[in-house]
Amino acid sequence: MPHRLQKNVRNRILAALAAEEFKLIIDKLQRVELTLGETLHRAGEPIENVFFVESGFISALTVLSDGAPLEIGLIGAEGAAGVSVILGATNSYSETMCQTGGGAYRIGVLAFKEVVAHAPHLRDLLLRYAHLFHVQVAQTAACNAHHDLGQRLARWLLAAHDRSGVPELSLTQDLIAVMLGVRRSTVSIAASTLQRAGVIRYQHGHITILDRMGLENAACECYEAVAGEYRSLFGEQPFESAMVIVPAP
Amino acid sequence: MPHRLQKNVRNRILAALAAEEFKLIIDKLQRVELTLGETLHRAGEPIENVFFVESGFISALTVLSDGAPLEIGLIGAEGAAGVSVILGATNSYSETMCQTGGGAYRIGVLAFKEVVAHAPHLRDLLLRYAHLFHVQVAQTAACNAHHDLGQRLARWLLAAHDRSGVPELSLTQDLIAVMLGVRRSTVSIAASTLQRAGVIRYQHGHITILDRMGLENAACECYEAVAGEYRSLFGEQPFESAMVIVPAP
DNA sequence: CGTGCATTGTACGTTATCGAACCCTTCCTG
DNA sequence: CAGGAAGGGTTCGATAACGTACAATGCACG
Repeated sequence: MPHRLQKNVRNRILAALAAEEFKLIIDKLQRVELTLGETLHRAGEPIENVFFVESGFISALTVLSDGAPLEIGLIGAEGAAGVSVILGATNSYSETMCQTGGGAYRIGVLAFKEVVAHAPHLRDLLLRYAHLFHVQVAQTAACNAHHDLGQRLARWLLAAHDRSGVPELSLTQDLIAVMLGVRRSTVSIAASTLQRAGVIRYQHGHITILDRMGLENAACECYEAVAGEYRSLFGEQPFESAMVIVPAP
Repeated sequence: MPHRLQKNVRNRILAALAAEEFKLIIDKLQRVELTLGETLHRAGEPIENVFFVESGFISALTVLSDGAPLEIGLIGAEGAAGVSVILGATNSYSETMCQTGGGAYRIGVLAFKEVVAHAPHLRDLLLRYAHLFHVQVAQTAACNAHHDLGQRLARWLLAAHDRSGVPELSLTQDLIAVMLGVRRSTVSIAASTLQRAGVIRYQHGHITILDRMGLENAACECYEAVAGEYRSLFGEQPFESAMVIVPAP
């Protein structure tokens, strides 16, 4: 039987806890709103909080020495940002920032470690999630080397759709270009191709996914490879994405 | 005081253990020789053994659906292959294979988990190593997207040098091309540039690092970024690489 | 000691993306 | 409602790597 507050929690890790462990952590969690562009962790600096995502999604970015950021992974309600503290990390190796606006439960690192020490199931889930995130990053490494932007863009949109749960995303091509580490004009070309195919619709910072199946066909295998790993932890519906088909106007 | 057998162990994780924990694991370890090209784990299949590397190095590879393998990380005597089992993984997401010939201590997964459950320091070290490997993979993801082959080749040679400990490596350009996910002819061009600069010498499957500093200058920041993380766990000398300068003939 | 194969060097047309610029459209704001 | 800024489409020469082919070289083995 779940804890009485647990039914309102959308985070998959928190939702999966038994009532006894949920009770241990819920009082330590602080609900926070994440604004667009808000940075949760800075590369090289101490991790002060762990964020269990409730809605929206968070990008983990590596910042190269020329200042160019590049996304290595996405975190949504299936996971948490800052979990590397349970592996013994004290400082963040990456920049994590919210790309969408959204909500999260925040917990200070000390309290987090204290809770985890007494909640073996939570600990197991977090370790397992850390592994899944690692798999996501590894697939991205291969993807960045082998697949062209058309496939990578489709993959990214699918991942973003999964984690946001809504078919319309407020994202500029400029932002997506930064995430994927390419020129905006290159994104524009790839996005135009998808738009002409009727798969997505672009309109001034708003992108609507019209045909999810079409997007899956346009994406490289990397999307499915990672999604399959997530299913192994969270079951058949690891994400919130609905199979919404919006008819073209 | 270390265990009496511990002084012969080159693996950094095993060597760092207190005698009591070392005693728990040493009887379960089987010394094995790794032959060139030997596969330790196959993508998608159960992880049956964990390998604590003693000499040589191991590549972790993602295999894309077109059959093209692509290296995501290197494992040497500073780490172990198969550590993701402590994160709860049962199957390997990557292919791990020995590129050099070398030695390792092998332990079955069940025995490994049993030992880890009773050796908190070992567990902490392994978790920390899993994190370091994650950082390495994340940096590779960014590197694959942003840096040209000249820089990536230099970075790879440095990492291989670190982990092998000897300035001469038995590696064909063909093999390196597979690791880096590019054509062999592209490797040949980049390697020729390094050779003309007097940084390395190539001769029929044998590559000699002549000028380590020169190689570091030719490499992208990604080498140093990862090496710095490793130093945070293992101290100032995380690898066995000597600063050998072999004069040109 | 010579032959054969593995390894490396090189060439060339093709493709994807870079890097930078310019213009048009849409939305926001005063 | 008008002006301006933000976002998006497009162009173009430059570059890195592809994909493929072939020649040259050095080592192993008979």
